[in-house]
Amino acid sequence: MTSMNSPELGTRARNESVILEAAERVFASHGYRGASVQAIAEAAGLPKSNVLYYVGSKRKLYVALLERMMARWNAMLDDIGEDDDPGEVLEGFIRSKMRLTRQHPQGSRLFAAEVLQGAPFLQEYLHGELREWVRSRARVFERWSEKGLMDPVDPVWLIFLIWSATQHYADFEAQILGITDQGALGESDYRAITDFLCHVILKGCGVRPPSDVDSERHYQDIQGKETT
Amino acid sequence: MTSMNSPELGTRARNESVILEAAERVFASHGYRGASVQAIAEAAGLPKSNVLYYVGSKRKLYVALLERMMARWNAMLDDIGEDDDPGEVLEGFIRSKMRLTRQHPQGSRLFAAEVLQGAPFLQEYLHGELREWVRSRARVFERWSEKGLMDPVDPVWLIFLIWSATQHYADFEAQILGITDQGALGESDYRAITDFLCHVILKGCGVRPPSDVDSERHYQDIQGKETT
DNA sequence: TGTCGATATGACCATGTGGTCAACTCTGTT
DNA sequence: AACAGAGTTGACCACATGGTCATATCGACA
Repeated sequence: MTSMNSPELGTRARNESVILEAAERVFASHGYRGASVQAIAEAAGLPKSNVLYYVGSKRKLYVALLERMMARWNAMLDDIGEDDDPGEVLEGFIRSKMRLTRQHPQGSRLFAAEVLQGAPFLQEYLHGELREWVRSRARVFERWSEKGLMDPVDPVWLIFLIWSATQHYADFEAQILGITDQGALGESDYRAITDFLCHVILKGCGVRPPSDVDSERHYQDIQGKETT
Repeated sequence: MTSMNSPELGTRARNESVILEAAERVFASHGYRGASVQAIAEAAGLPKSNVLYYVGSKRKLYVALLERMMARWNAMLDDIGEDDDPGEVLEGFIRSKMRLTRQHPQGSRLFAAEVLQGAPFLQEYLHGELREWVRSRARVFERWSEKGLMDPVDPVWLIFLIWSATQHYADFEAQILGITDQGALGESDYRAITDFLCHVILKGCGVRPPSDVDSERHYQDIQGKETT
């Protein structure tokens, strides 16, 4: 009865992985309705029947992808307290989010497409886990404002600002490449963008940057960049 | 030969308008592939044949919508020079973009969906008009930096930051409503968000806010009720 | 009344859709 | 060699898709 499950799990895991990657690309660019199982199968280099054999149905495949992306997202969210340094926390958040967007641009676009169509599959997540996460952050930001550690800006809008700014570079890559006339955004672009965002957002809400030597270097990176 | 063309142009204009509005909603939430003519027809309250009679084909309808959105966008873009006040220009840009997003959320989402799938219909626009617009702005921003009127931030990233931050409130409305637990974003929300963005972005790149009487009046006009 | 062009729409078509199924191969175990 | 179960796949189904077309209705004008 094949008590050794590595071989068949091997094939299964391998094929599922191929399918997930392909599906992420197709769903990301065409949304749920616009993506066809046939297109996903072709992107994965497998017959349609084989894809359905592994994933069961288009819907299950889509949900699996969303869950994988939410898991990545949750793994990124570390906890903070009001005694932490605002500059470190904000900069850490920006850099984490930017790294996530950089490492999983397709997943990021998938998420964007899902929300664009009204988040039919993510209502629960948005109204549950994510809402609580945002609210707890917001409370800490408010305490910082009261302590005079940052300007009295609305913490929820601040979180959305960081969100949108970082998300943008994955979702609107076509626009950015078209306008900057590049073929792709390189590692140095991402570094420069990240430093830029840290500079503007921290300064913009009156947060003192993490005062180590690093931040000085970061700022000079911004001016030094010529990669556009 | 019905030299009076108002009556039949009347019906045509009226129906085309209904169809465009319906199509904008459907395309915005499902993308080009995911939208079906049938769904558009139902949203418009017309038989499918009638829709095709007016718009010719799904593709023509989609292109017409993109062009309408680009026209709105272009109408917003006023010209600037290096002698203008940075604060006024930046704040004006943020407020214009925010107003556009507010007034045409569906069009904004349509644009987002198009860019998400790699901008297949907008390549030309992105590489042409829009690129030139961004570059000319960037040059002015750079002169301002040299004059010490603002921090030496990369002007292109700054434009994208404003873009993303304003676009976000239309494109990700579902997410925002889910997290803030509201039914819809009201006029006061938009005012608060706009003021917040002006504050953070101008301060963030070291631009002195417009401080003359005019902009003070402007500020009160827009704010009207409560500051963030 | 009859004519004419714009408007309206159901019937229809070729193709694409998600999904099922039976038949097949492959691989490890007895 | 025989078996079992995972993996594989083409044929197939009911239905949706974008688009065409013939036909029917409408409103203005003669």
